[in-house]
Amino acid sequence: MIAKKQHPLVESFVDRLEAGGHRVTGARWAVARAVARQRGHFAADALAQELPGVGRATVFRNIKLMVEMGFVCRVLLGDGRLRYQISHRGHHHHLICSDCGRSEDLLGCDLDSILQDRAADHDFAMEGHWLEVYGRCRACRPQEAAA
Amino acid sequence: MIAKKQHPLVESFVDRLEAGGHRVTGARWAVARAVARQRGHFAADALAQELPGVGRATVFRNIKLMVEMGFVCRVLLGDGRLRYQISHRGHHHHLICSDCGRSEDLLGCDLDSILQDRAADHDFAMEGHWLEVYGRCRACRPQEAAA
DNA sequence: GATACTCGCGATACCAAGTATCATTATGAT
DNA sequence: ATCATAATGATACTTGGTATCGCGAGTATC
Ligand SMILES: [Mn+2]
Ligand SMILES: [Mn+2]
Ligand SMILES: [Zn+2]
Ligand SMILES: [Zn+2]
Repeated sequence: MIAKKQHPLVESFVDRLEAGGHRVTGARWAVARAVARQRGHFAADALAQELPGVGRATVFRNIKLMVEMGFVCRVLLGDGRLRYQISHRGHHHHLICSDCGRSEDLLGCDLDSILQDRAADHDFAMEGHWLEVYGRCRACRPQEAAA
Repeated sequence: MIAKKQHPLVESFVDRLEAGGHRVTGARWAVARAVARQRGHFAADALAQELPGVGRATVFRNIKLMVEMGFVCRVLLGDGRLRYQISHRGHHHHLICSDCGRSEDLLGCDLDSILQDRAADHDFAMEGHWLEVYGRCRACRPQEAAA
């Protein structure tokens, strides 16, 4: 534990590692710090390139771990590619701009009961869902003419 | 046009090819027939293996074409893998069983206005959305005890 | 039916994202 | 300090898909 002041994400991750009986390794500090400094979504390979001292497989392994722990979430882009992003823990969705590609969190999903019902009509017991919303963010929209 | 009676999907696809100025090739008949005989979702590579006479790239190209034309849709599995499936044309979603892996169409999506509103709260102009619902189908559920 | 124009094909190589293997090393417990 | 082993990093492999390009099969015109 190189105690220096760290980004909260890094500290929480390390806490969770310790709590879960995982080892707190140099590679894990490095990956967590690299994730913490990302703005918006990122590809695992790109992150690996930012960390020449850490093996590629290790980067993938630890991103996966951070996803499982809820620190990072997956973002499905409109073209089918998958990205990672720092997660607001808990269930949420993404507003993904088809223009600039940025993804914004859509917190407070209230679809569960609606979907639960639709699924029940098909005699299907819903356990979860995955939703991404595509469109254009404010910045990428031509000035809206006053109505 | 080797006019023999064909599966409706194959005939519609050929019609759309002609209407769109695309050539009706042997490979396209073969891919369309192979798609038509799939039950549930399938991987593009698996389809290619069923068609030893057709090049792999051609199988991918034509599945893509069928997706663009709306004859085939993509299904995102719970583990992140992507599959293809014959599509009920038009916007719809999938009920995917985490147990047997089968996917059932959930027609008549009425989420648009709800999502439109949520997105608007974030100053985001929604243009589309992607939703998959996970759970357990009837067959994969332990007998429900009478309440 | 023959001609010509060109789209689409298949072979191949390539790419992107991720996983399996395994000898070596660093971590954390004692 | 010692030790057991979880984790790493190098490497190879897998899966899913795309770029290239010479060649052959579709289609339109005659
Ligand atoms: Mn998120
Ligand atoms: Mn479908
Ligand atoms: Zn934007
Ligand atoms: Zn099932």
